[in-house]
Amino acid sequence: MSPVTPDIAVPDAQRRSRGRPRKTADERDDGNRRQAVLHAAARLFRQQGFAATSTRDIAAAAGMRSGSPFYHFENKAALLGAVMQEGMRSALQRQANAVGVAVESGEADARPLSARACLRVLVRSHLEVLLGPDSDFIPVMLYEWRSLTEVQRTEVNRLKANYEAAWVPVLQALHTSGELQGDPGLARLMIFGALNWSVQWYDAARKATLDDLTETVLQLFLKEPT
Amino acid sequence: MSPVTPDIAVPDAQRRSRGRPRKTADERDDGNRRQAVLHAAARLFRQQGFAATSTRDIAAAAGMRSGSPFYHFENKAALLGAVMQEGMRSALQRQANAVGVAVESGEADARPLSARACLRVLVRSHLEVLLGPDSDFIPVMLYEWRSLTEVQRTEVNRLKANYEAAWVPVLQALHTSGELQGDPGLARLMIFGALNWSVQWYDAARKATLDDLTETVLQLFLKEPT
DNA sequence: CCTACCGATCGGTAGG
DNA sequence: CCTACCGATCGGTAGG
Repeated sequence: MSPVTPDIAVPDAQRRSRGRPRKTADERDDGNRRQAVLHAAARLFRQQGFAATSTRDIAAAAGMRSGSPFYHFENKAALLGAVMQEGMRSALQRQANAVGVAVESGEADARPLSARACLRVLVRSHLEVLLGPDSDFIPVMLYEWRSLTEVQRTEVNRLKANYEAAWVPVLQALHTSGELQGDPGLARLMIFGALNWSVQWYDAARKATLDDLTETVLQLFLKEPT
Repeated sequence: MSPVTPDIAVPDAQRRSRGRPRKTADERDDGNRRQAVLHAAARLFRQQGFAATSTRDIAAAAGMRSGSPFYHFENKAALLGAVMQEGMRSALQRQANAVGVAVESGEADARPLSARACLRVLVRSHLEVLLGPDSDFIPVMLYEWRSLTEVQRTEVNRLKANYEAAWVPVLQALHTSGELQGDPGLARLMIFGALNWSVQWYDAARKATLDDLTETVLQLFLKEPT
């Protein structure tokens, strides 16, 4: 141990001039420093995992010194919880929005959405959450679950249950019509698995678009209506 | 730092008598201490993740002192690589065995296995690898991939390619017959996703058996032959 | 939000 | 495979 060595990580952006750097207007006014920490944490947790990411990594990525994240979050665990809650909040909003838009356009020609069309909307929205822009939060939730405390799991589980609840009647209807074979509860888990796994192999620079993936998923899982 | 504090983790099994414990015949003769380290590492890496597991945790779980794992493995990263390689070796063996047995019984009544029956065998074997006894190794490979070095990834990828190769002609045949809709390459990724995700939710104490899951998977993904 | 720092823990090693 | 230890890093904090 070397008791005289101070922290030395100094972000480049803060070294352009000597002394305490001026903050730009963009950085100064509101509480968006907290957002910067949150987004940096989400990105690093996704790339390296929770345990392999130090709070110093996060501070540096947000352009701060090592102790500063603790001004915004009580501890590292709370930061992970905040990433997951923000991820679920945003996913729920995107889902509600997608379903809402689809229902409206359905009402326009006085024809209710088919269960198949509903599933298409849910799948497409889920793929955006997983693979679209700003998509670090939910993958962290999916793959760092074990790093949560029991209390945090309970909180996030409430949001997760909300998210999954939208799928249940759709899958039930498809099962009733014969378009979805097998127990709908297991089917939901399998479909989520197929989709969630895409974060391990999907490359945005690849040829397949999210629309391509959506259609493939429907082809794979659904039978012809009888 | 307290330079006088020695490592204090002392496994219970070594405290039954005073002084250096006698090893039982079971422990003494062969190199199964290496196996003990490997299995302890697999279990802990699966439960807690690679970065969150200390080599001291592993040593204690194997009934050793903190420095002893490094007698068997060069460093922590090599231990992770060994877990994954052992996992793939064992998975390949189980797959080859399952396919071999199925083909033999098919030849007995001079009828070649249908592609559907082939897929059933592959799915069932994969579920055993993921959820059966001694199933810590492959989940570690699936969910700790990012902790590998580039060199290690190349090695494990060779085994993984072998494993996946067995699926390709089967899925191709099912696609040709119309039983599997959508691009077979994407279908393979989706099926693996659906299966691999089961390690996140499957509870052996639950009602569903691996046979149940296998049938559900076939129902979900396959159409009637035309 | 930074400075300066602490106690704990970690991966790893020399020598037996 | 154990003993005894090292240097580095980590999460977190007091005080400003």
